[in-house]
Amino acid sequence: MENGRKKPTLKDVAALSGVSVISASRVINNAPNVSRTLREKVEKAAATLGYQRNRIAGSLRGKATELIAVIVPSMSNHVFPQIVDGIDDALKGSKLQLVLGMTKYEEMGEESILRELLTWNPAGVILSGLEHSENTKAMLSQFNGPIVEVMDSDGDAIDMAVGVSMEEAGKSIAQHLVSLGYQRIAYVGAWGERPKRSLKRRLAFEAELARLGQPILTSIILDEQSSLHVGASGMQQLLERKLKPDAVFFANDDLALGALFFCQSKNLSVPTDIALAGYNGLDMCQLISPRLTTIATPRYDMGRIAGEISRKVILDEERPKQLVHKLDVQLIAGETT
Amino acid sequence: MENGRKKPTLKDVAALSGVSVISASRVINNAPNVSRTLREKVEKAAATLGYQRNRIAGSLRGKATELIAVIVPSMSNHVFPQIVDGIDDALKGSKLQLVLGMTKYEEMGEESILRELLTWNPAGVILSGLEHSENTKAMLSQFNGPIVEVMDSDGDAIDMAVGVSMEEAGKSIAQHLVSLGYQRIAYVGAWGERPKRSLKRRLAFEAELARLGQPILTSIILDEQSSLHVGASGMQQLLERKLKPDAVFFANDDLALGALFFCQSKNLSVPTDIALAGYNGLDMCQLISPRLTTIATPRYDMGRIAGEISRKVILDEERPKQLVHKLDVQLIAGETT
DNA sequence: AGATATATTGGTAACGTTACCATTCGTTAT
DNA sequence: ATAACGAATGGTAACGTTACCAATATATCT
Repeated sequence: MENGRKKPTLKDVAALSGVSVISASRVINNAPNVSRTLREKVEKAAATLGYQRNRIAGSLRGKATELIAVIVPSMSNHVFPQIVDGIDDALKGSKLQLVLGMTKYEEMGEESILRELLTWNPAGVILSGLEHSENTKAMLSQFNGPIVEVMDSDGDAIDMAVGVSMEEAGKSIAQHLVSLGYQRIAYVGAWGERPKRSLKRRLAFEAELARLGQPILTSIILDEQSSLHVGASGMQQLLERKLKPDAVFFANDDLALGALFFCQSKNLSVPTDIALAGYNGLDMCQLISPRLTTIATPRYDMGRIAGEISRKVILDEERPKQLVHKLDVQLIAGETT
Repeated sequence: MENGRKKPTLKDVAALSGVSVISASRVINNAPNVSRTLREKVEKAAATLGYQRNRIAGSLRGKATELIAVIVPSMSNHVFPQIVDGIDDALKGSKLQLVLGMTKYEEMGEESILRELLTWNPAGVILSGLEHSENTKAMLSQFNGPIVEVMDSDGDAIDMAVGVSMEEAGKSIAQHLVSLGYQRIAYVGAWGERPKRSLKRRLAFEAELARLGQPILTSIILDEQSSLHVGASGMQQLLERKLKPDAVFFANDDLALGALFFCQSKNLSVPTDIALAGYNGLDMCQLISPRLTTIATPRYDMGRIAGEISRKVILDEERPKQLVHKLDVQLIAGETT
C-alpha cells in the first residue's frame, strides 16, 4: 500500500538484464525462439524487480482484452451464484478473467451495466435470458466476440445461448398437477415478473392447464424480490381468498419453501390440504420433509457450458455448430404434491 | 457480432464534429469549461457513430483503472454471493467495476488469482480472511490502493479489514451449549479447515469449553466442501461413535442443516436426543421447524462496508480512521439446542 | 483603454505493451 | 563455396486515451 516508487515496467526489466524491451516481452509471454540464456537473464531481472505485467497496456496494443463480461440480475438467490461458479470453472486455466455486473432486476439495469462493461473492451459477453432492450441489442450487434445468453432456450439467440426450455418446464408441472387430480391450481411469482423467462414459464403453465381442462384459478405476481418471506406472503394471500387453491406452483424454490414453512406454521397439511411445487431443484428441497416437488435446472452446467463456449470461441477460434444449446429440465416429484 | 468495421474512436468523433480529439475527450468526460455548442457537436457525432469510450486506453494513460479486484473462495455457498452483492451495491453509481476471482479453496488459489487480477492494474483489492501466504502479502505490499479483507476481525489487517470476531463467535456458542447443560459436545468442520478463520473459531470454541469444564468430545474436520450432504455425513460419523455427543456445533449452517435433516430422517429428536448449532444465520434456518440455533453474521453488510471503504479511498481520497472495522455477531437461540 | 483574469480550445507527448519488419548469425542444402 | 533458410534478437510504431502546457477569445476590473 501507498509506497512511493512506481511499478517496474518491461523497460526496467530490459535495462537491468541488458536486452531489448521486445526481447523481455518475448520471455514474459513465453514466445518461441528465445534462447535459454536470454530467458534466464530476463527472468532473473524480472524476479529481482518484482515485475508484474500490465495487461491493460498489452490489451490496448493487442486486439482483445482477456476479460469476459458477465451480467446477472443478482447474487442474492441460489441460481446465479452457481452459474457464475460454472463460468469461472470453465475459464480456469485460461487467461480469461471474469468482470461481473449486476442489474438488480432493474428495468434499465442490463442496458446500463452492459454499457459500462463494454467500455472495458471485453473479449466476450455472457448475460441472462433471451429478452433484452432494443439498446442492449444494438450495443451487442456492434460487439465483436462471443455473446452467450444463459437460462432460456425458447427463442432465438443474439449469438449463442445455453439454457432450458421454460415452456417445457411450465407444461410438465401443469401435467403433473392435473394428473394428480388437483382442480384449483394457482401460481405465485415475484420480481414483478421482470425476468421475462418466468413469464414464459407461467404462460406455458397456464396454457397447458387450460388445455387439460383445469384453467388457472389465479396467478399472483408479487413485486418484491424472491425470498422465503415473500413466498410465505404469497401463500397467505392465496389462503385468504374465498375459493382457496388446492395446489400452487411457485416461480422458484425459495418462494415454494417459504410457502411450505408458512403452511407448516399454520398447521396445514401438505399436500393434503394444499399441494406446493417449486422451480429450480435446489439441493436442500430434497432433504427437508416433505420433499418439495420441483423442476431441477442444470444451473452450474449452464454456466460451465457458457464459459466453455466463450473460451473456445475466443481462444480456439472455434464456433460451436449449434447456436442454441438446450439442456434438459427434470421434474422431481416430491412429497408436496 | 463479427462485423468487420472496427469501433469508432475519439479521433473519429473529433473528425466528424470538426473539433480536436482532446475537446471531444472533454465532452465525453463531462469536463468543466466546455461550451454548449462544442458539447452538442461532439455529442451528436458520438451518437451518430455509436461511439463507446475505451477505458482500457484511458486507464493506461491515467493512473488508476476503476476496477476492483474481488477474490472469494467460491460462489457455491450462501456466504460469498451475499458479500459480493453488498460490494456491488456499494460500488453502484460510481465508475468502479468488479472483477471477480475465485480460489475454490485451493491452497495456492488466492495467490495465483491475485497475481492474475493484479495484472489488470485494479484500483482496489478485496479479499477474504486475514491469513494469506507470504507471496500474497508480498504482492499486496507492492500494491498502491486500498486493500480490504472481509470476514474476520481477529488480527491485523494488511491495510483495512471488515469482519466479525471468530473468537467471540466460538466462545459464545460454547457458553450457550454449556449453559444449557450439554456435556458431550462435538464439532464438525469442512473444507479441510482451509479458511483459517474457521480454525480460529473452532479453537476459541474448544478453549472456552475447556475453560468451562466441558472439554470437547471430538472435532471432525471433513475435507470436502461444505454442503448439506457433508453435514449429514459428519453427523453420521458422530452417531457411529461409542460415546455419542449430546450437542454438535457445525462450522456453518449448511452442515448443521444437513445434520438436522439427517437426524430427522433417523427419527432422532432434536434437541432431546441431540442438540445442533450452526454458524452464519441463513434466513431459512429460522423458518424451518425446529428453528436452528446459529450465529448470525452480517454478510451483506460486510460486503457493503468493504465496498464503501474502497470507494471512499479510491474516489474521495479519504481513509477511514479505524483500520479494522468490527461488526457484531448475534447468537440466535433456536429450537435445536 | 489597458491590464488582468477566466473560459474555451488545441497540440504534443506519454502511459506500457506488442505487431510488424529488419537485422544478424549460424546451419543446412546444393 | 554459395545460397537459402531458420533461429534469435532488436528497432520502431502504434493501440486510444488523457495530462500537461500553450494559445486564443472573452469577460471583468481599475
